[in-house]
Amino acid sequence: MAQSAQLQERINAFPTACRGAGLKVTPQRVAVYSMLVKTTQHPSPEEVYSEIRKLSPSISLATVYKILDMFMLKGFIRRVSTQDQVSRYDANLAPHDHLICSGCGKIQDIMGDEPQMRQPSGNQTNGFQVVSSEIHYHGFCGDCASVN
Amino acid sequence: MAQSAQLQERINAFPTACRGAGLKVTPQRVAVYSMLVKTTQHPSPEEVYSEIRKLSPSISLATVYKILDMFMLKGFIRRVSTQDQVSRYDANLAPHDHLICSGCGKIQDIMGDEPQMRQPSGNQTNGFQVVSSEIHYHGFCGDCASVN
DNA sequence: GTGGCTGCAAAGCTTTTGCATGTTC
DNA sequence: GAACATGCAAAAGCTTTGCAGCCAC
Repeated sequence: MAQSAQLQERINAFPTACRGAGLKVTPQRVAVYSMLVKTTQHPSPEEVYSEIRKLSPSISLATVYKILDMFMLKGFIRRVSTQDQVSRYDANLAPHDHLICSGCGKIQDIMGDEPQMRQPSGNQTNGFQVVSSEIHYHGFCGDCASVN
Repeated sequence: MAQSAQLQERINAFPTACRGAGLKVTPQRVAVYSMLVKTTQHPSPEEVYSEIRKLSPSISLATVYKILDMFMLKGFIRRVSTQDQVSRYDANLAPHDHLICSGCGKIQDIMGDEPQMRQPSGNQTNGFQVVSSEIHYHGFCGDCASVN
């Protein structure tokens, strides 16, 4: 599938991007980045940690936090807004929208029409300069809809 | 202004709504509800607490948390999604969109066109049933835009 | 009077910080 | 070899919980 080849390409480009940003390339950073690029979920630090621990049991949770912060600072990933108490991260930097399940809390990405085009309507913006936008759809995913 | 009369009406209706939901009406609950209805901000528990403390110094932070949870459960208020580490609450239950300032973190409400009408485009929804939606506009508010 | 609510204090999570050791370049 | 990253442990937030006393109904 073309999609996964594209992801692999981003992973291959990571060491160069990393050094370009003035960061050293370490196994821990490669592991965190690869995991975030590959998943369609929006994992929390704890989830990143336990996933990576399967392969590299010596990694520490504090390191995961430090790496995520650093990646945010360098613009490699971004934080997703959530209503619950944990941070969630996303390596998909293309503008896209979210389906948020009120049942299980899962967040699914969907591509928007032309999200760059959206502007707030009316004159209530008070000089606000829009840089980007995303739609949050709340509801129930396939699994949870069948239960409710 | 018609707007503030409408808010006052919601505050006046609160004791009845409260009892209707099987809750006792206490000064603390009235204070929390009034504060949330009146503000156009989206205060965190800590902010609710310190605001109410000015008038009723004996209220405790744990009580504020319990009241906010109970109000959520009863559908009087809702939690707003944020990227930072604190919960924020909103008593404005009408569908509306948000302007989120990347500079100062402030979240401003704006009314959408006809938000009920929005549906995710394409066929990537995988059986997801949309209940509601809101647009998050990211950018810089009037104050922060002039600095940047 | 009773059940539910409040306030206090303690505990539980998530996240951050400091520092010695280890790794990348 | 120097600068930076990691891992550990401790600390710092934010939030939840348990329980005795108090208040609304």
